[in-house]
Amino acid sequence: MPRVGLNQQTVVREAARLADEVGFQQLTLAALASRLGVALPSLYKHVRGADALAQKLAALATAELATEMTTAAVGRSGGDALRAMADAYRDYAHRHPGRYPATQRVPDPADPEHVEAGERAVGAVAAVLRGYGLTGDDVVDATRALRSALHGFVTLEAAGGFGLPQDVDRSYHQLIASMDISFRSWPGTGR
Amino acid sequence: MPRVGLNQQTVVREAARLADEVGFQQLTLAALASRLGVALPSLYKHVRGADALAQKLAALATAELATEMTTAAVGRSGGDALRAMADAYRDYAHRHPGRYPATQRVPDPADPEHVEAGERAVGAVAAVLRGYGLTGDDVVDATRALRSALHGFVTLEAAGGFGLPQDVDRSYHQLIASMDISFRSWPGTGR
DNA sequence: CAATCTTGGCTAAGTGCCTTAGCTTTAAGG
DNA sequence: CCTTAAAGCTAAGGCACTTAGCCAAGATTG
Repeated sequence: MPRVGLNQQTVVREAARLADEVGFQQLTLAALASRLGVALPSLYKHVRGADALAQKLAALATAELATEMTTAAVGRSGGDALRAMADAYRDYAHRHPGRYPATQRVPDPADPEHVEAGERAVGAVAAVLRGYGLTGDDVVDATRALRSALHGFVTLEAAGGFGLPQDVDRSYHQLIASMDISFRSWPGTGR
Repeated sequence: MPRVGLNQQTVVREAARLADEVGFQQLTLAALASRLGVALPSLYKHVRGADALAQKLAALATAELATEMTTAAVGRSGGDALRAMADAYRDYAHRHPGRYPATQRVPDPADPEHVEAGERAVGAVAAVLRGYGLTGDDVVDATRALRSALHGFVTLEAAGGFGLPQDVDRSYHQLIASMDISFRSWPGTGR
C-alpha cells in the first residue's frame, strides 16, 4: 500500500474544507478518512480522536478569524474599525460555514496555539473598543456585548432564524451602527 | 408487563427534564427510555424518532420562553419592558440549560403549535420595540438586533466563553442598557 | 360476560459512527 | 544492508438510532 503521507496539518486542513462543505455537525471521521483515501482508524495516527480533531479545527478556525478581524481593522479606528471588523467577522462565517461554529469552542489550555488565537480574537475586539475611549471594566463589558451581538446575529442567520423577507444585510449594518452609537456613550460607570 | 402509560406529552416533558439535567446534546433516546422505564424502541410508539423528539422539545421550550417573556413585559413599556424581558430571557436559559438550545430551532411548518410559539416569542420582542416608537422595517431590524444580542450573550455565557473573572451579570445589564439607548435613537432611516 | 381489536409494550436485527488492539509494511537512518 | 519508527491496515467491540414483527393489556362491542 503506497503511503498517502498525511500529518496532523493535512488532516486538520482537510477536515476544515470538509466541514465547510457538509457542515460542522456532519463532519465525521468516516467521511474525512474516505476523503483522504485512508481507512478510518488510520486517522488515529495523526489525531487522538473525534473530539481532538474538533479542538484542532477550532484552533485553526479561531486563528484564521482572528487574523481576518485584525487585518480588517488595521489602520482604522472608531466606527470605521468597528464596521470593518464586523464585516470581516460575518464574511468569515459566510465563507466558512463549517469552520465558524468551531470558533466558539473554548480554547484548550493544553494547546498554546489555540489559546493564543483566542486571545488575538478577543484582543482585536478590545483594541477597537479602546479606540472609543473605553477603559477598565467597560472594555470587558463592551467586548462581551460586541461578541454577543456578532455571534448572535451570525448564528441566527446561519440557522435560518430570520424568517422575514427583509434585507438581512441591512439589519446587520443597523445593528453595527447601533453598537457604534452605544460605544460612543457607553452606559457604564467606568470602573 | 404492566403498561407504563406513556403518551407524547409525557415523553416530551420527560425529555425536557432530562435535557436540563444532562444537556441538550446528551439527550439520547436510550437515556430517555431508561428514565421512563421502557425499552428504547417503545418510544417510537409516541415519537417518530430522535429528530422529531428534538422538534417537539423545541416547540415546548419555545412556548415556555415566549410565555415567560410576555409575562415579564406585561404592564411595562420602554426600558422597563426591555429590562424585564431580557432578564426573563436569560433567566429561562439559566433555569433550563437543556431546553434553551432547543428554542433556536426553526419552527416546523407542520407543527402549528411550534409555529405559533415562535410567532409569540418574536411578537413579544417586536411589541416592546414598537413601544420605543419604532415602525416598519425598523421593527424588523431592531428585533433581529435584540434577538442577536440576547441569544449571543446567553450562548457565549453557557459555553463558558466569558473567560475573565469580571461580573457577568453586570456585563449583561450594560448590554441591555446600551440596547435601550440604541432603541431610543434607532439609527434606521425609518422605512 | 365474552370475543375482538387496538395499541403499547417487547425482542431481534441492521446501520453508522467512534475507538482500541494488534499486525504489516514502508521508508528512513545507521 | 539491516534495523526500526511510523503509517498504514484488518478485526472487533461499544453505543446510538431505526425498522420489523411479535405479544399481551386493556378497551370496545355484541
